[in-house]
Amino acid sequence: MPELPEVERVRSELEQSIVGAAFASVTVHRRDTVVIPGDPSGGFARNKRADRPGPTPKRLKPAQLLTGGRCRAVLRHGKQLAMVTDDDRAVLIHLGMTGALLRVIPGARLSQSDHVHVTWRLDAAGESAGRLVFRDPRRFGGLWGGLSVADVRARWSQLGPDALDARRGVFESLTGRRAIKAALLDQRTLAGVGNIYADEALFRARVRPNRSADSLTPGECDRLAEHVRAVLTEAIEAGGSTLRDYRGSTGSEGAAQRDHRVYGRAGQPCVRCGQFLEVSQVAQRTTVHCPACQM
DNA sequence: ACGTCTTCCTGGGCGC
DNA sequence: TGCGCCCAGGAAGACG
Repeated sequence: MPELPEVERVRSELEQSIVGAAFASVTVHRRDTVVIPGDPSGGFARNKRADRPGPTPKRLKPAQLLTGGRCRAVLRHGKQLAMVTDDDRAVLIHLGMTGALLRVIPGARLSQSDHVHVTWRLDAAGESAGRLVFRDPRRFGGLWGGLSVADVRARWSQLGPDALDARRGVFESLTGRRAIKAALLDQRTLAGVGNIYADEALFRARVRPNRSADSLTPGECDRLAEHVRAVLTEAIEAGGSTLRDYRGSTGSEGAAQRDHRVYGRAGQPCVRCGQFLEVSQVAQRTTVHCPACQM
């Protein structure tokens, strides 16, 4: 389940492996995972009401998915990724819950059951350099093609600052009575915090998840910003070491999960005070907190 | 205008 | 063992 730390890991791995390579061709296996701005038939129609059938899909141009370009950079803001070419084209990627961008070695076979929705063939120094695939079993993720780097920047400017740069001011300026956890999960407040790290940061900052967002003291805002940065930074570091040790899906859970102090620990004793952790629903999300030491 | 609820999807875990 | 239920998650749009 990629949150910011996992997305950052994907970004840094891709940076190592595809910058400098050319996108030789692209195959879209599932059209509805790709959005072309301006094309109303673009993906995510499935998010709309079932009684509103989308128009006939238009033809997707390979150039809108970087074909013919050379990868210049892989960028991240919050949980979103962008692959950028030398000629300033860009594809924006959201991994959703189960999305992955994988390098596939030459000759490897992938079937429909692998849930691969987009495949790029890569060339490096004029020779085949294998493939890059977008895989997403649950299809909460997707790609936005046909963008420029400026388009990506414009989209990202609609979001809050990257959560690694969280500062107290973000929380001090919150108005309204929704729960602080709802505000944390809102990507317009801060980009990159998901359910797991929202609970972890609130626990460490000793703030109850259902506290009204406008009720935090300056001290609490300060602690919350500090701990948002800390939980994410530690998870990035843990993810890095996990990857070296194990690789693959089981490894990615190991080290990071051991560090969770509340997430997934409902009913177990608080690591700080021993009180049993409680589970509840806040902002329609499963939430775990300590009733004794989170105020 | 603002906050909350529903919807999209599938694998896995649980209970019967 | 097997079947079916329900849950997890992010974000947009509908609804209150």
